[in-house]
Amino acid sequence: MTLRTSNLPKADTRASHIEIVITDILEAAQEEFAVNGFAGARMQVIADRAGYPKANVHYHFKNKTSLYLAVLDRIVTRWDDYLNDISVDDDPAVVLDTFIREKVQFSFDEPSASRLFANEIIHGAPHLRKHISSQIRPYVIDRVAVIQSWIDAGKMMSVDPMRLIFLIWSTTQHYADFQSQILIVTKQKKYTQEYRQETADFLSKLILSGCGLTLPSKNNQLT
Amino acid sequence: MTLRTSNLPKADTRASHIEIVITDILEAAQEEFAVNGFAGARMQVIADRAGYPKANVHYHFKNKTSLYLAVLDRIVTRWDDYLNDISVDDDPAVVLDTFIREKVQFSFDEPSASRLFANEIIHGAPHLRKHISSQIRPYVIDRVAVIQSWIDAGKMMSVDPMRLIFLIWSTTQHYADFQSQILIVTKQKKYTQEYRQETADFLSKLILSGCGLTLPSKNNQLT
DNA sequence: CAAATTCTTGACCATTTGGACAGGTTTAGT
DNA sequence: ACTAAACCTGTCCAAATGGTCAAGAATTTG
Repeated sequence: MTLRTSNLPKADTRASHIEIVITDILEAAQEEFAVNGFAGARMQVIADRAGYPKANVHYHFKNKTSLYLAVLDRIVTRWDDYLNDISVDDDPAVVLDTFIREKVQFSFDEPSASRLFANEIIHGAPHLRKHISSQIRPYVIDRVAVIQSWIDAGKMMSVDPMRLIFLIWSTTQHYADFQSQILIVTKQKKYTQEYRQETADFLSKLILSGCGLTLPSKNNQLT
Repeated sequence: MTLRTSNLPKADTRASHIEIVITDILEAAQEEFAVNGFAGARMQVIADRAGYPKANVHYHFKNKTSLYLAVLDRIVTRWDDYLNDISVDDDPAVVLDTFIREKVQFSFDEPSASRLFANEIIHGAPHLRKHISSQIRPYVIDRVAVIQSWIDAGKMMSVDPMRLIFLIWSTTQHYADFQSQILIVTKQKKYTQEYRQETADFLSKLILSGCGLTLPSKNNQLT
């Protein structure tokens, strides 16, 4: 099971052998932690899923906690990439629409990341307190200011900006976190592409409408 | 630590001694399961919190799983009490407003119940599959039909009824499930009565507005 | 090419934890 | 009051699981 390493020059193309191993472990761990929570996750299962003996996992990660933190950090980092900037001059409708659609898409594309995150928060965010107050909070405060300025400029109805952000978070993440319930209620095996699309449209439409906004005229899908 | 049992007549007023014990255990268990999940919960902690030796817990509940199921069942039952009936003739605005406010209130009043439920769903609802398809699904389908009839009657904007229900669930439960995050972001120690009230108002207003609804004249200084 | 370093792994261990159990105590029935 | 049933609890145990370790393989370095 030795990967093609013997006949490679010196430094691998991009991902050295070890990086592959670590990524394998992290991905397996993310899935396992998302499904069973920290306490319920089993190192043996993670190792099996990643395709390495358990001792190897412990070689790369000191212990269960450090592995969990690494997974969390990876998710949070990828998450941050989504944080696009917005400004007072932007059109509220367009910005919110984009934001909502990006969020749902993330939920549909990476449900296990969303679930792991949700799990951490539900259990009191013991490992994310710092990140929330140092990263998320400033981010929220920043967006709140912009939204408030839109309201002051009469560009949109007066709604509490922070709660609006919470609302967008909750409604979008719901499709990942409560996937099992939704699939049962809607009698689906899995989300279809159509269902995703309609969901994004629904959320965007209802929330924008709730803010007294409508997207600038566009009869077609794309513009 | 024997409770006042010796000098009691025969049958207790209402709750027999055992019922008290069982309730104590169930409440302790709900808290522990909500905070640590099924796998993370410790029977010893539950017993301590309830104020009885661990063996006593095992006397009343066969094992950890059966205790967990009992807790879940208790939550679900209390939950069902909230399921008031609605009819085609009701005013959509009033019904939705009431529904939303009841839901948020439940989240604020019994966050651990909401979190335990959320946890179960996130982990794939292994113990609630049956309940979801036999209880929740019919309930949803029923409400969907009513909402659809409102739409057909032109009483409200055309929005997908089922997704509207999901949206209400997600936004209201969010305040319980993601409490830790919200408290950090808003820099609060706990939800104040004022914050709860404003949250209910916000959600009702935005969602109704998103459906093209407004509450019947009630000297609200909105808009 | 040899030494040193890094990585891999099977076998093993310490601890935690759900749960069993037997003996004791209280309650209910007659 | 006496007996049987229900209830309580201190003590013990087997299984599960995170983590260790030393020896071996691969890779890098001098």
